[in-house]
Amino acid sequence: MGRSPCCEKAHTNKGAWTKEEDQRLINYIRTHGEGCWRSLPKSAGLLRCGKSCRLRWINYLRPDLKRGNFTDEEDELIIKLHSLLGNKWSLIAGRLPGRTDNEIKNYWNTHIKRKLLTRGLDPQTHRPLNCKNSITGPITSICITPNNTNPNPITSITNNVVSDVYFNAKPNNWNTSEPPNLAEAATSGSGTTEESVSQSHSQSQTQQEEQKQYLDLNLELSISLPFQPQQQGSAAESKQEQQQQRREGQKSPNQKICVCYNLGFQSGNVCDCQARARMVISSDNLHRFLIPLDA
DNA sequence: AATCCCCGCAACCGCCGCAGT
DNA sequence: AACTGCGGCGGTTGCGGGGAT
Repeated sequence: MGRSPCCEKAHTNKGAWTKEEDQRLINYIRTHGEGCWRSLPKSAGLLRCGKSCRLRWINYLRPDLKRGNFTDEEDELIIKLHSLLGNKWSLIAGRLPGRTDNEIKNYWNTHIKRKLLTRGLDPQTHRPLNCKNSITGPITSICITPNNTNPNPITSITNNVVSDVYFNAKPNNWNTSEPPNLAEAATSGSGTTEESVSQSHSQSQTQQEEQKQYLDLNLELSISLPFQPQQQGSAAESKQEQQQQRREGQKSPNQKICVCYNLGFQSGNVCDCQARARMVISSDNLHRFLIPLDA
C-alpha cells in the first residue's frame, strides 16, 4: 500500500491558478507566514492541495523572485554548478538569489542543454561529445595528483581505469590530509535555510574565502582523456588478466574508483561512495573506494 | 485565414528523507 | 525500532503562445 494522498483530491482545483486564488494565498501568507502547507488551503479558503500552494508560492508568488531573462553570468554559474552538483537543482538555486529550482531546471532543459551541445559538450557529463573514449553517466572517478606530474598515478593500482579526472593545479595551501569541504562550500553563502545562512555568517571571512577558492578550483578542474590500457595480446589473455585482477582485488573494467571522500564529499553528503564501496585503497593520504558499476 | 508544429513554462506526480510519536 | 506525516525535490506532463506552412 502506498502513502495516503496529501489531500482530498476530489475537492481540489487543479491546473492554472486564477488571480483570485493567487491573492488569497498572498494575503494568507502575508498575515500568517509560510509553513504548515497541509492545513494552509483550508485556512486560506483555497480549494487546492497544500503542495500546490507551496509550489505556487515558491515558484511564482514569492516577493523576492527575480524576474526576467538569465544573464550570461548566471548561465555560466549554472553550468559550473551543474558540472559539480549534477541535477541538484535546489542546491544550484541556492547559489542564485531570486531564482527557483524549477526555473533553473526549465532553463537548463530549454536553453543551456542546447548551448552546451553547440559547444560540443555533453550536457550531463560536461565532456566533449566527440571524445571517442568518453563514458556515459556522471563522473564518479576523480584522481588528484600533486602538481599533475604523474600522467597516470593509479596505474600501479589498476590496469583498467575507466576514466580519471585530474586537478591541473594544486594551491600551495592544499593539505591533502585536511581536504576542503566542497559540498559545504557549494551550499553555503546564499543558502536557502536560516540555519545555513547563520552558519555562513558565523564563518570568518578567511574561511569563506578559502572555501570559495576551493569551490572555484573544483569548478575549474580540467578533465583528462580517460586512461585506456593498451590492448595487447589475445582476448583470452586479456580475460585471464581480468580474472587475475579480480582474484587479487584489483579494479576490473566494470569498476570505478572514487576519491570524493577526500574532497569533502563524505557519506551522507554528496557522494555515497564510501558506503557503496567494496574496497578501500589508501595511499598518498588518499582513500580510493572501489565501486562496482552495477552497485 | 486556418492549421500544424514546436517550444517554454507552470504545475503535477511520486518518491525520499527527516522529525515526531 | 517501527510507523506515520510532512516538506522538499527531481522528473515529467500538458497547456498556451507564437512561428512556420
